[in-house]
Amino acid sequence: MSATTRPYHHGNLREALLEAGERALEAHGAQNLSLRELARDVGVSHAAPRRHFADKQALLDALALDGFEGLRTILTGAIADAGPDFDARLLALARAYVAYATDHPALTALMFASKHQDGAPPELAEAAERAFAPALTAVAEGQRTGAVVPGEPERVAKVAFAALHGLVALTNNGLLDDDLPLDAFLDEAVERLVAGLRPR
Amino acid sequence: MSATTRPYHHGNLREALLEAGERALEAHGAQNLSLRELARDVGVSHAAPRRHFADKQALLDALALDGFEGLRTILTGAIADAGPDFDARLLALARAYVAYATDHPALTALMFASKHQDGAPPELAEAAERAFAPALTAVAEGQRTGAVVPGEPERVAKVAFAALHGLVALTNNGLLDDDLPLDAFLDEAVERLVAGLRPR
DNA sequence: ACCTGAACACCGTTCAAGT
DNA sequence: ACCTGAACACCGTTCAAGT
Repeated sequence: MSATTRPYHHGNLREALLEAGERALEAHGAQNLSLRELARDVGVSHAAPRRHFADKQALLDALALDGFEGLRTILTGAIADAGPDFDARLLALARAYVAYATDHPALTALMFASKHQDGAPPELAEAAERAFAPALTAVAEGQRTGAVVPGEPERVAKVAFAALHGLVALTNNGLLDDDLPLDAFLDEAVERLVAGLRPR
Repeated sequence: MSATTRPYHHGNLREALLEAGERALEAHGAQNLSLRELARDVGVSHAAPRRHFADKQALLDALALDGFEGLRTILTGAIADAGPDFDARLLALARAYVAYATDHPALTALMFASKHQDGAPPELAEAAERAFAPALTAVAEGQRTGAVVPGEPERVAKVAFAALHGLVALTNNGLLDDDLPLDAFLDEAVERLVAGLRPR
């Protein structure tokens, strides 16, 4: 871009498209994301993306995959920073997930949307599983110390995650913040969640 | 279509479009719903829908509105048929919601997505509120009899609904049924939900 | 190997015009 | 009042061709 050369592209078109895609995703939603627009943003012809993404869905899949990897990093960090107390660890995970999901609402929706449909690449499901491994581990820990009801850890973790994800879904769609400050609400919800997981 | 008359349309184009829209929605998703396709299905020119729906979003909003009214009918019926026992009433509501949402996955996603967009008509939010009134009432009941933690009923109901909605969201996106039979899973989840709501 | 340019079939939306 | 037909600007996708 500096001197005279001006090659086909400034380096890695694939990465540039993904970056522009993430911006466009949060800006106008997955519905209105246009490959041609991304190509323009990045300065290539509208047919150039084809080299790197077979079609629009392939680009969306790649974005979702990156999303799961980002989430994994966040969750892993959160659990590492949390102390040994079980409730604190669970709260840290929950907070981290909510923070990630509310920071990237459109990406989160994409990650959990029809991506799972017909021809979704298996890497997506694998990345999702890796992302949630910390949560699974936490539940299993909790079960060993008796802080969590017994049962298949995967199942228990999924129930807990579903509750959290529902909160995030409603928040990101504007159904909660009318009358609720999210932070306080989250604390209450997670408290309730932990209460629901406790043996009785 | 029968004799010679062949008027502009067979009656109510608006209703016909909504019906075709609901089918198309569940068939190929809101993303790929095409106004022109609906017009073809119904047998009018591609510009005819404009009389009844200002644009595509207006049709989607109308579909979502119908969805909330359908949900309201279902929930009202479920609570009416349930006995006096609180847990049974809550379970009935939860079951009814899950049944509705898994029967109409794309419509459910639409109902909780486009809802809050910039120019969403206020009728949508009102219809949503009416739909969930039975749940709000049930929580308030539970609080009077001491079966549910105290606190603003709206807030408590929203936490509970969020949990359920998360379950539905994961189910409808194929993230649960790999390894879990939904019915048994739902029972466990609702049990946990009720446990979370109980004072301790 | 990577990108361009033209082309095709499809959209949503608009608007004059028909009945 | 309700619908048609042509038109416009935009897509996603394909493919020969350039470097």
